[in-house]
Amino acid sequence: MSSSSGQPQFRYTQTPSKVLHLRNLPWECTEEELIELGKPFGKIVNTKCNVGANRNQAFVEFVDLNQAISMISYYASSSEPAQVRGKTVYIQYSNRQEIVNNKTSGEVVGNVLLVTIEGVEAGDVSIDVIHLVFSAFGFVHKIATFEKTAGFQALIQYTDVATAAEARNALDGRSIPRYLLPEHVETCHLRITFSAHTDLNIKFQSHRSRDYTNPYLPVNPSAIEGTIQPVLGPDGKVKEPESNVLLASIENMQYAVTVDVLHTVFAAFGTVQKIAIFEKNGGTQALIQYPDVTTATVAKEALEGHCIYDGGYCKLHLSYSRHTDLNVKAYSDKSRDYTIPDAGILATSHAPNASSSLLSNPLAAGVAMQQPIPNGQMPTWDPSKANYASASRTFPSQSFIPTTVAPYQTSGALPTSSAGYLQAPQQTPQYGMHPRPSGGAPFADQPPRYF
DNA sequence: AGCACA
Repeated sequence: MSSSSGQPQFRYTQTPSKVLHLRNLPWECTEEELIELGKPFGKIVNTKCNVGANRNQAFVEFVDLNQAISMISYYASSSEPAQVRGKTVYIQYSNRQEIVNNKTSGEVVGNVLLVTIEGVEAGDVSIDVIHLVFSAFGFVHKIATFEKTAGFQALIQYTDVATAAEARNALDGRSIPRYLLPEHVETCHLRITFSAHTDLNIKFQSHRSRDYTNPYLPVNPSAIEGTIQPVLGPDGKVKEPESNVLLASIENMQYAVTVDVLHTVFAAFGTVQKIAIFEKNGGTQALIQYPDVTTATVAKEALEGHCIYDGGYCKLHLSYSRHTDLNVKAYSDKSRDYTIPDAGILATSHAPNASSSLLSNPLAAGVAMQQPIPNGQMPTWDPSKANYASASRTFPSQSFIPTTVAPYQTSGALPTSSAGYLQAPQQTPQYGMHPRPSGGAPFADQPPRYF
């Protein structure tokens, strides 16, 4: 900002600087190692490690320009190159005059650490392992984990900055011990920065978040399994815990699969609360949130491997998501939050003709439409009265054969016949009024809609 | 192996 010579400096015309730019460092190079390297030439007042795409560059700043010059000139004429742990380090003047945005000059330190766990899936590192590792430095108040584009991340809250800083210094760039990780994880480096948070707001004890200061905090019912160690299957692999949120991968997507289409498909098994569609390594995936695990399980069992459209198009592969509550835009082309009334109104307003759309066309909507309920409420679906024969007619060939539904019908676990697992308790009218599916796609084999 | 996410 203050450098008035704004032009980029070229290789051999660099002006000396107190700041030196180091390249080709070992990946885990620490500040201590940089200080060690520069100490013979003067006093290092600031460093910045793990810079660059490969995180193998760094900057060191001397108190005095002459010290930087002496280091550069020493290695310019030395037969031994500068080394860190046996790796040759290339040193030159930085094109900046001071290191900015590091701890001694303005890095925001805090009692909460942001930890990125590289090279792992969220399920590979349990919150208990994280807790174990970070407890070595002091009492861990709270942990929240989440998945962002950066990868699997955790926020770790300590009592104070000092403890957090100690943990960061000790663990940044290090790995979680192998024996704490599943077999298939090869490496798992921790990247640690200070978070801007000072006090995390943990709503539930779950496999994603913990508040160790409040043992009375409710346990998220949909995450009880995850609060213990990860469940290991017979093959020793981490078994995915059940969830009220399904992850759908859509294979052979010849037709556009919109939020509305997904809603149509998944609402057949219960209230869909939220939907999010996104791209992941070339394919399309979606998250579908139900109010409870049971509904999700029923939908998963019923829909797994089936196609949204006849002819093998848009084949669904379902698994349980690690999410329990999606944070989605209430109304966008890639997401919908049906729990927000405004969004529902919005949605319907986008389809003013919903009542005359494909969905209310008996042919398209299937024969599973029920009689209107006098009080105008959305009827619930009574599995014992459901007409499977007609339902299956709406599922030609391999699409949504509801055979897997039958066991639930007779299951003794059903609380009452009228409040069965498969009811669609869509109490609020606008949620039941779904915009028509996007045109163009064949919708003759649309799943049944029980309202 | 070539300059920092503000």
